[in-house]
Amino acid sequence: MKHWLVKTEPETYGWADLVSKKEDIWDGVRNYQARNFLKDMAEGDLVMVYHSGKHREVVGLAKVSEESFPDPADEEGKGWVAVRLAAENELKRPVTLQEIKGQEELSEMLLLKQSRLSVMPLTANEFDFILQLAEK
DNA sequence: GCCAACGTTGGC
DNA sequence: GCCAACGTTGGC
Repeated sequence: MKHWLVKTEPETYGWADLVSKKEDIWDGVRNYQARNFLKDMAEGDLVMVYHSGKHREVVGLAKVSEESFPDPADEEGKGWVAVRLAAENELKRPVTLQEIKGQEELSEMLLLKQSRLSVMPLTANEFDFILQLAEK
């Protein structure tokens, strides 16, 4: 199983929106690198949901409920894809960007290295480490 | 509000 | 194919 992190602006579409719908399409990704990661997602993979903007923190866990399919909003047929995510659970407490930056174990995260990437893989270690932080 | 990083567009 | 101009994202 692979592990992922997706970014979203909560003012536009946030963790709360996914929770209220329980399951929803994750679309609108218009970056090739991010698209390739979306295509790599498999049903059952776990996905951390991160809020960008004012509050920069990992807030919840979701699960891939449907592998990549053509993004319905891709009217020009450029090959953009979407996946479907199901809300799993909210972290006991959010793990902030600042906190992530302070951890040696998380220093290689793409979140830190490529600030504009909106879909990225995490190693199992990174994923577990963040979950541990949320327990503290 | 500013700026860095990065992607895209368009002229040549 | 190169590069300048411009737009967007996202952290601070």
